[in-house]
Amino acid sequence: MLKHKHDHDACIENALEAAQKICEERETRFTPLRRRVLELVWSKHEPITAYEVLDLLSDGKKRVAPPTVYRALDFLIEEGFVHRIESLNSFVGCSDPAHKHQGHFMICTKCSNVTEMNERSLHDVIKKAAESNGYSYENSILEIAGICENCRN
Amino acid sequence: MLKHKHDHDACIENALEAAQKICEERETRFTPLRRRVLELVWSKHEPITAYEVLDLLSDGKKRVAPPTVYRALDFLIEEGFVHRIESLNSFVGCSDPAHKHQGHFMICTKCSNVTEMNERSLHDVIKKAAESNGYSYENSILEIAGICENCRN
DNA sequence: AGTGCCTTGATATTCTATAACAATCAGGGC
DNA sequence: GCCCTGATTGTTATAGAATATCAAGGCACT
Ligand SMILES: [Zn+2]
Ligand SMILES: [Zn+2]
Ligand SMILES: [Zn+2]
Ligand SMILES: [Zn+2]
Repeated sequence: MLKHKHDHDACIENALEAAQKICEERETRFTPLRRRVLELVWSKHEPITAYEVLDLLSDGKKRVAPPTVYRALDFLIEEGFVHRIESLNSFVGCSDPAHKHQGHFMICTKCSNVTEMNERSLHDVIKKAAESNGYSYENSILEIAGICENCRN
Repeated sequence: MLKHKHDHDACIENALEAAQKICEERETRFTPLRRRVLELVWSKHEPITAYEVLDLLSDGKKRVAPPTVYRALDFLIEEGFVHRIESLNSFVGCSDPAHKHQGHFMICTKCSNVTEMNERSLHDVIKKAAESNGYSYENSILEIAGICENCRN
């Protein structure tokens, strides 16, 4: 999971292939633009802002406009390939795109690395807390700030 | 806790007095501007944006500038009188300013009412989850979207 | 009065996101 | 092929949220 411990090119490739396959199943359109934006989101392997994506997308002559990026991101989020990190106004690739879900994250305040937690038990606790306070549960964002194992050593 | 069930003027008054007292204890300055901004945040009793505060603050002739509002909000957040709701770019008065803490919220998607949960157990579960994933815990934001009891009836 | 520090004012700018409308592209029926 | 339709992308403009920077004012201490 940690950046220096994996082959990141393969990591990106996997994410793209998974997305491709899921879109075929759902009959949604994984267009070149959407594919490219997903690739750029994964390329950083840290939360990336929409405008960073925009800059990367605009190499050379033609500069793309914000709606182009935001629309692609909207699609990717809708399909569950990307999550938005509210506290950073940033986006990050989902580690488990096959199952639609709301992501819960830990964010390292030193290295900005983000880890997605897909823990059923935590999800259940949050849902229960809402219900015990009289709310029906729709979804939740959880973003924990802390320092990752690497950075503490 | 629900809007229609309490005397909201008293609610505001309590918040202002509590803040005043806490600032005296801490020897921080609860200036007229900061007091007024806190009053405006409470006045809505729903998340309020910085620019809404700005508009309310600018009654009549002189229009205040954004930094005036943001600086006051920064102070109020720092002191723990106000929380920021990340998913709404909004601010809300804290229900328990005496004890500094990170707020955990439920947000009604129908009426926009927000309820602050100060549940030790939930906080502990979140902290544990972070630690079991190798992160030290600094703080966390939890914002649950759902429908409140009122709106379901 | 003079100094230093905190607070507020004022101007400009940056960063984030969306509205509105035009152009293009893909697929289905003819 | 050609038209129709809906989805996608391009383009321009604008809205919304937050900060950088420097000037002015207020307060406490000497
Ligand atoms: Zn995910
Ligand atoms: Zn780290
Ligand atoms: Zn609180
Ligand atoms: Zn409600």
